[in-house]
Amino acid sequence: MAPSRRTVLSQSVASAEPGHGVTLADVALAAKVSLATASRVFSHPQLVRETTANRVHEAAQRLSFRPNLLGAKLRAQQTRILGVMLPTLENAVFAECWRGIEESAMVAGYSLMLVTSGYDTERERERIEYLLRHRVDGMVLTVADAAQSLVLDQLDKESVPYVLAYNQVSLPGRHSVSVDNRASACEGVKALITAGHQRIAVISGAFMASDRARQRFAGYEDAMRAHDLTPLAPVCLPSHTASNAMQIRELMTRADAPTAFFCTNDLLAIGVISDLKRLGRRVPGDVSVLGYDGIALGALVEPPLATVMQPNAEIGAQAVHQLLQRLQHRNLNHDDAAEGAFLLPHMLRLDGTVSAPR
Amino acid sequence: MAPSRRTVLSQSVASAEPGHGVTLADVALAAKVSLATASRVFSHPQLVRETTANRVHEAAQRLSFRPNLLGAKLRAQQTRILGVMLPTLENAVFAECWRGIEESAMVAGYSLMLVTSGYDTERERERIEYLLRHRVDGMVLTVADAAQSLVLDQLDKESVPYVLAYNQVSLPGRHSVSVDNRASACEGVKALITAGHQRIAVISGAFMASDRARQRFAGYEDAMRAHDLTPLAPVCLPSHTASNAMQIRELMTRADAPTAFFCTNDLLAIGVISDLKRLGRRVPGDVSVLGYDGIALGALVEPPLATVMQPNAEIGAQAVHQLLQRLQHRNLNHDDAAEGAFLLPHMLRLDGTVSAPR
DNA sequence: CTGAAAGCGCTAACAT
DNA sequence: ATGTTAGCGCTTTCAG
Repeated sequence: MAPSRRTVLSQSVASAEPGHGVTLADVALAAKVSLATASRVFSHPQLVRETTANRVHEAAQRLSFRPNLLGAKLRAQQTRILGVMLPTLENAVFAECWRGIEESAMVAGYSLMLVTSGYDTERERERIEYLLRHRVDGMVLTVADAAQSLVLDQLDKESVPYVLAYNQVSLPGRHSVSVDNRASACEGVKALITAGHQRIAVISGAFMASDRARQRFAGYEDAMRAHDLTPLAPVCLPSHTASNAMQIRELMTRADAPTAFFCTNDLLAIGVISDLKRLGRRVPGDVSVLGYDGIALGALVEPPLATVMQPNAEIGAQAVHQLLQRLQHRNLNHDDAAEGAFLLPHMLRLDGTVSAPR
Repeated sequence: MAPSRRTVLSQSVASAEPGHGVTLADVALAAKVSLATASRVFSHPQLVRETTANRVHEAAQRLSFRPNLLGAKLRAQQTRILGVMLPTLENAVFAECWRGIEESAMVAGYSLMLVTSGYDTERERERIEYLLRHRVDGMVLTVADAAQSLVLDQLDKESVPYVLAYNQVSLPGRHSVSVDNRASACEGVKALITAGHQRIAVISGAFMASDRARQRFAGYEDAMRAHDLTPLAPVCLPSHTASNAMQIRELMTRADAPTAFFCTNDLLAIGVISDLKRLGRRVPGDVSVLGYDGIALGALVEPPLATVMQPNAEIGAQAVHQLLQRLQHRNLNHDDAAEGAFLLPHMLRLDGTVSAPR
């Protein structure tokens, strides 16, 4: 049998491959303290005399000690890893949200594991399982439809703490951070009506795959009805491909063509604007377009995209915050019957692609 | 002292909190095999008789056993975790790249840990340290400037395998996956020249913070010189904020105003197009704009953004692939003196915002 | 305030 | 083919 690697190390390495392979035991040896004391210096500094602590720190420095988080995580009952599942990062909404998540988690000393589901429920299952195997302490996620999500049912059953981002739930057991999708959409559409529009069409993504899209549509209906206008059926576009132009064209060539579009997300809105331009319509001269999300890019284009703005980074940050709070309470065996849906304020940006109808 | 949790578990839990807390030892006990055999069923199935394996699988199923990857990772010398550091996800280039990274890593059975540096070298250091503490087996990253990057020096010193994405290196020791920044930029600018442009300005982001921006500028110079045209000094915009409009305006009001702009990334290009529109210039009627990156959004706007397209997802996928290969070789003690820069083909998209000068 | 020792869940020799 | 055993690096009682 080979001699103890430990011994070999403490004799020879010291400065060869810094950090790699140097364990707390090496540090303890070098500082002439026990492993326990060395550990305490990092985890509970107040429990150790300052001079001793200094010796340990010095030795750690000298050996380029880098704690192996895996060891700590395995030992502790909690990993201090949070799982994050987002539909995609290619929609800037979620990329902005990630920024908030990452920042909050880092300052709180939590690690992150990110997966994307691509709006695919089968992949959602796989990815959640993956996160669970890593023993994440909790999760921040956005699912297609929070009301009937198999993964949420599973997480509930296994009592894995999680907080939804963007999904807005009403059930008492589930927690979410979002804007008020319905009310904000209603407000946006009301602004269109106030500007003089009466025939307003809704363009949505895969309608049945997104609870938010439906909630926003409901907000549209609210606004229309509040003004005694007849809501139109939503136009659902599976993706932002060329084929969309046809549906838009069909709509625009009707005698009662809409004078304004409400798109349930900004990417869709940008696509619709392009489609309209290709049909020779000017935005907002001939037709107004209102988006939803408030991605940074919307302010970059000309004219700026009118939209219902969500505080994306803050949604992420707040979701982490709430999750961490739940983890705390859980540890204290507090029954956290806290309120379900945490609502953040939205804002309207109405210049740019919205004006009075011709 | 409480009785062994193990014993308690195997007597009572079984179906309470599935997965959570059920260990391989529980499964082994239930299947009446040793811990080692149970382990082998999952890691080296060919080493165990089929009937035994079935018993174990059955028990695992019944107890809702979920392997704790932390245990495995700690034990193995490799964690099968890859670290990923990208500047930001809010530029779709990197979000698209992440898709490629995630897919490749998942099929290879590797876990990921993502951090963003925000183009900030100090944060780069922190985040790398964070990844290192998690004992990632290797890294895929994009740094501000590969030629003088402290983190790369550190990774080299600690011999942590990594592959750069987007950064294009020439040094023998460093590996990268990218397009040929200089050649592709040259090609794009040549297309502008072929279209009839002679006064072509370059708009760049923080020039000194991005080696790619400089390489692309060099490509511009190559193209200009090849046609006996005088390259102009680059216009560096620190960010895509409103203040940019002023610099563009200054440029456009000169007698020898450029007839075309080459922007070193698509986001910048979209901002510049908006600035030009606000100045009353039409794109591409009055002035042409060529971007660089090929983000999906560029094809969505009208007119479509002319650009030098990189295969973003494939850059990510290929970077993971290369990294995994290096990890293999390393394990076999192969000296991997493989070539440094792996170049992927680029493409030009020239319709839309580029046309002949007036 | 510090040390000794027992694991966290899993895998890999080494022996049957 | 299967069992026994010794850890991976760390934290944390429990004793001094």
